[in-house]
Amino acid sequence: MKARSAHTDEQHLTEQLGATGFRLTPQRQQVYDVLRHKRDHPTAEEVFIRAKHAMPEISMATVYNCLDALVKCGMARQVTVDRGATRFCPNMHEHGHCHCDACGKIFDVDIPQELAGLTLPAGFLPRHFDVAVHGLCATCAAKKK
Amino acid sequence: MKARSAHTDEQHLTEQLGATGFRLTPQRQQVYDVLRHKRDHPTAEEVFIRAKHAMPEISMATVYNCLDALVKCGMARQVTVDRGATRFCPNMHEHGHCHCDACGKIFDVDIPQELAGLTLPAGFLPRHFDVAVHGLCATCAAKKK
DNA sequence: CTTACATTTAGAATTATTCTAAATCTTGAC
DNA sequence: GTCAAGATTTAGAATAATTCTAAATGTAAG
Repeated sequence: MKARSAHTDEQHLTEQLGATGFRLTPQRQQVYDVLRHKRDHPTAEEVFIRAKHAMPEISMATVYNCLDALVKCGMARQVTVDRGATRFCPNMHEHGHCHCDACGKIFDVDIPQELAGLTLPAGFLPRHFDVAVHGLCATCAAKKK
Repeated sequence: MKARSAHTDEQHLTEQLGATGFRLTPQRQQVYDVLRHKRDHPTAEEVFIRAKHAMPEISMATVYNCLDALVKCGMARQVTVDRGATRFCPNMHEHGHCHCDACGKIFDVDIPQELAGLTLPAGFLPRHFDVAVHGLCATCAAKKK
């Protein structure tokens, strides 16, 4: 956390944004600072509230735009990747889901025992594993070539 | 799929609902039938539209109620478990998340190599693994005793 | 049959997110 | 430097998904 100077960090952010066709703006910098400052997985609204302290004129739409830019350029992640409607299935067997990002199809996949090999926080009592694999299905992968 | 008769299925549904304090109602039966009939992970709205064919008076609120009852009694699952706001984090290292269902805290966890051992659909090109573990954190697990 | 409680219904309310259009800022060509 | 082109921000409207509310209906137990 202290090896990299603020200057280098800003440079890295600029590079990453630039590589994806975005500019570094004070708002994007601010939103990124909020994410880095307290790593507690804030919602867009929480980011908005925190960013407002340092930058009172910032708007919610800008926070969404900035988060979007940060996610696209690889500087941040969305924790629950699926925006949009929750989906349901009657398959109660422990399983995960494969989403094709191109056509939206969803496939069930078995979750192997090895998942239990995850190192959970001390004392954490797991009750359900939710595994989603995002990528391209065979059909769409072929089309992209 | 054909070993179990419709009668036994209905019985199972009744039992599961009953065990959680719910009744079997025509609407719940219908919603469950929709889920079982075409296993394509429909959204609540899609369930609504399909259920309406057999039961034109059913309302959206009832579909939500029924899905809720089915999920609670263990006859269906929500694929994207988190209703509510998407969350963000600046940790770009491949990792998953542990959610405490009681207090809502979120912890980062490493994803072991073994996850690659998942058997994906033929030809599926994975780009990102999204792993969420739901359960109770040490503090909340202790309180529940 | 009647009381208590569960369930359903339509529609309003809420929440999260995206869109729109106007204003502002940047960058690069001159 | 000046200016046009395009990117970005802004406020607020619009949309989408979900939850809530209150009234009507259904059901089980006494």
